[in-house]
Amino acid sequence: MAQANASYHHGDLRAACLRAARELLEEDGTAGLSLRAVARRAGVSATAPYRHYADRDALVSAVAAEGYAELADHLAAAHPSPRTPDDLAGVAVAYVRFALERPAMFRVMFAEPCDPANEERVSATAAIREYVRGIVRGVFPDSDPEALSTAVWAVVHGLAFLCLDGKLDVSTPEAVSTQVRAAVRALLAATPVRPRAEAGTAERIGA
Amino acid sequence: MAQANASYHHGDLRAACLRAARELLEEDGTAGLSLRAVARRAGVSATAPYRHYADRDALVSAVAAEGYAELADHLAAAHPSPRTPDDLAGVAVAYVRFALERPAMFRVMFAEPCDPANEERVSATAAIREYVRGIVRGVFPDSDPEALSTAVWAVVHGLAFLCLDGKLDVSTPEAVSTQVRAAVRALLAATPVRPRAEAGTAERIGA
DNA sequence: TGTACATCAGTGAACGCGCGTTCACTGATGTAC
DNA sequence: TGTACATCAGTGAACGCGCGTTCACTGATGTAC
Repeated sequence: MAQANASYHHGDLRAACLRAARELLEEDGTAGLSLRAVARRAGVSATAPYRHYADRDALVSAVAAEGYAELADHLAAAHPSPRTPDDLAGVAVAYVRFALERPAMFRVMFAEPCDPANEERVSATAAIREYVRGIVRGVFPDSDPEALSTAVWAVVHGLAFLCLDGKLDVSTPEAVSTQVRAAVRALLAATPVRPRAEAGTAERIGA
Repeated sequence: MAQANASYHHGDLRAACLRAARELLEEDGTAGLSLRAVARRAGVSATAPYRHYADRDALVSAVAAEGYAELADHLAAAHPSPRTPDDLAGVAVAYVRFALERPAMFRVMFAEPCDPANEERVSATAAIREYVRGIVRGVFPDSDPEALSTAVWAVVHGLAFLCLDGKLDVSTPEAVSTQVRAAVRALLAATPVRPRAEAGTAERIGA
């Protein structure tokens, strides 16, 4: 934002560092994300980033925070207000696609043991959690929204990691979509063997 | 296994390296796992491990493979043959506990972009997948076992990561157990708003 | 039982590397008068 | 409009570090005769 370029020495080194960090992340993975490499890519001396980030961790946290915000946008764009299980499945697909499109970023967001007290991260994940809870309330009005939204987040989150780790076929976007939808559908349709009523009455376990 | 100690120079450096690697992993996280540190801890020169591991990646893969095997044992121990949704929830709790007890190991197993062709890893994850499929077949005889077992694995896997990342209360084993069980139960009991039949006939979405 | 030899697990010096971080500095920008 | 000064973004040399990996080696173990 802002064409503040060419003002000051660099213009907007803070943003340039973030951009460089993200590029490095996708090119070389987490290991490639060093302050020095970021500075190099931003065309600036090795120590310049210290003007804007206290240390390496601060940079990484900033990248992660940006990722959270983008994930939230990405999901909201997938479906403005999901109302049916199929809508929900669509959001699940969007979540998994996000992870597959920015694998290293996604890993930084979720697969790094990181400062859980970082304010940006905490509020960003709270937003995602709230978003999921909103969907769950709409789609499953009779459920315990707290437990179910945790479960739903866990499903899509787990699917994302399984895809990232090559446990599912991710060769085409369609394959991903098909499998994610099938998984969500299977879960919502799952009928355990236990219920004594064989036909008709809607007895359910745990009720 | 085997008291092969004191034979040869070291006895069983291969195993000693693995042990050292796991200790370092839990103490210092993934970043602390270097070949040199492993050698140091095993009380051996920096280059000795090269007799047993081609390079750092080979060591890491060996650690991960060991982790997969232990996870399989851990799950099997939790419940020999789960038959009900509650049994399944118990296995889910075991999976999450495994992750919480060896967080760094779990991350190495699943949160590192790693060689997907490594034979040990491939066969180990296939075993886990098969185990989950077996449970699903028993508990949900009418389901599509492929889609549902993917979904079930995703749920527990996602719950494990959410716990690891501090998104759930993990202060006590009971809290973990309660939340995981609640999530699984909520998912299996989820009734979407859509079905037109308000009472009685067992219409289900997606059928 | 004893000697000669082959094997190979572990050594230790050395390489070049990129890293995070410090420090005193420079020089462009913005501000007060 | 012009000068003097304060600010502060970015510089560049330097530090000490641990890393992965190579190499020629040593010396204990196992084996053939």
